[in-house]
Amino acid sequence: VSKPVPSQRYGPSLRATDPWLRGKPSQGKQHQLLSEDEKARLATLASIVRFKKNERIYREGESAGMVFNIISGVVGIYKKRSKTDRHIVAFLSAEDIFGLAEEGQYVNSAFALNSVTAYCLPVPALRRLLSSDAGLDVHVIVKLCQELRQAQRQALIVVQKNATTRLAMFLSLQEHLQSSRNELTTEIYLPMDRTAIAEYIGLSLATVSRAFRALADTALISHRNRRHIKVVDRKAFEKLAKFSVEETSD
Amino acid sequence: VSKPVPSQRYGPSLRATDPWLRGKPSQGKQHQLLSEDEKARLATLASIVRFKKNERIYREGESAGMVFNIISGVVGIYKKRSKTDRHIVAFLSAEDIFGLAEEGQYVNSAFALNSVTAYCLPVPALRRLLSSDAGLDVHVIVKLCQELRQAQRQALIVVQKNATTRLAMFLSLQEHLQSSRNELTTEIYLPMDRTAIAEYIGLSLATVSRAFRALADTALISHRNRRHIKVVDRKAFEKLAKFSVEETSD
DNA sequence: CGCTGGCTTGATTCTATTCAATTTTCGTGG
DNA sequence: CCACGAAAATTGAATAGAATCAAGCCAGCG
Repeated sequence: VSKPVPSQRYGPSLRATDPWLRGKPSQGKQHQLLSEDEKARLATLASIVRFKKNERIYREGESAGMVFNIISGVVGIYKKRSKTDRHIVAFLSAEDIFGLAEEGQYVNSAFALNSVTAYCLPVPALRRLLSSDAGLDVHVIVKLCQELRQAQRQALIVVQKNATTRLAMFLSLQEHLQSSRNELTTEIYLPMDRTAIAEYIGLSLATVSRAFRALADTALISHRNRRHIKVVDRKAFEKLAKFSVEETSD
Repeated sequence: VSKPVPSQRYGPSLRATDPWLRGKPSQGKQHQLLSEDEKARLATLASIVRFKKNERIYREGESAGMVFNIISGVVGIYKKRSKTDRHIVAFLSAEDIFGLAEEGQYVNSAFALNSVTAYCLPVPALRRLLSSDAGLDVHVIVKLCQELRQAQRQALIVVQKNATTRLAMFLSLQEHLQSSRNELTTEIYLPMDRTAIAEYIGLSLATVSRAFRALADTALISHRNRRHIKVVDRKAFEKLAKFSVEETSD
């Protein structure tokens, strides 16, 4: 099984679905936002950095000098609540950006879930480039819209009261992301462990485990592996994992 | 008591704190992002619309032709989960923007929590303007960063397991927003009712009520009114409502 | 002054958490 | 290639806390 791989890339890269439907429907697929020229210009600012599994990339409160653009691997953005308790705010992967700041400091911490390679762009230079290039920033806007939406989706998951629903929504989200990246969706691949899932959807590890069991027991999903999930009963799964419901009349 | 009011405004307006600290620390205060010139240019595209309390502004799935920029009032962005159950994703007020879309359709619904006045900008014209004006879009980016952060903060609240903590964090968030708008913060003003709070922080109405009681009983807050809260025990309140904790060592 | 809708409160039920004991998986070195 | 150990995940039993449902209360308003 050969895993689909990002297209040829010669510099920083952003992919997103167009929020304002320019031409024909994009079927939820993402497309490259940056032209070769734009990539090239960004590339002059960028250096490449690598992080190994579980390595911290930056820490909340640190001076935010860099913005990152992922080439490969998965990054977790998190917030610490207490010594033992943290909440994962987002999982990001290839062609996502992270490292945004508030008042010059990172607002979250970031760590690598597995081996990560990324472009690393110094903020001042980036800022200069952005304000001098009209086309470029629209693309960045579009990308940010995407991530904004993502954050709202997480909140939607996490607000669910039923654990099994939460997990189903999470799985559905992963599947959706996979498909928008043009990867195979016969199976859902989970790049993170159960603990990370728990920290993301806001349940205890034990409950996540039980929720997986519940989904399997009711034959909505099957797993050949802890990280490879297959949706068996698509209909029931979708019903459970649905992010919203068509508003009827009023 | 005269309520602070947005500065003179002759057109669409965006306020935010600078995410990349250009000059001196801004103390969390927001500033106007748009120049008079930019406002003027946007104004040529904009028309003004009004909505009354509880009026729906748009519905999820509708074709997204307009972006809105609030002049006054409070708007709730929500997602319906079932006939009876909805989740409020965000509360937005003056100088916020909303109406962003995915593939040409609104992803959420929007309603007015009270009387709302807003600029209404047709997407195609806005889009044209954005891609031809280098400075303008940086500002929009900055504003979107802000809202992205906001969404993540909501997720942080909603993931909390303790009801009282959730409410305290919500109150703290409101207070913070108020102060960043340069309004008085001797009291926290809640522009929404308990039901809306419940729908935002993901608790039942009853639990929200009990959480208010718990905060009052332990003398962390007092309320002269259901919508006017005062923090009494600042220290304990902050401790409970803290959004994150300084990471110690590793 | 009474009505109405928003809010509070109580009693019960249900579900996730916690803590602990196993089991499974995976990476490492023999 | 197998065996071992450590880490991750599952499972069970007991507990705690929020949801639910229903009854009453209060504030604001005609």
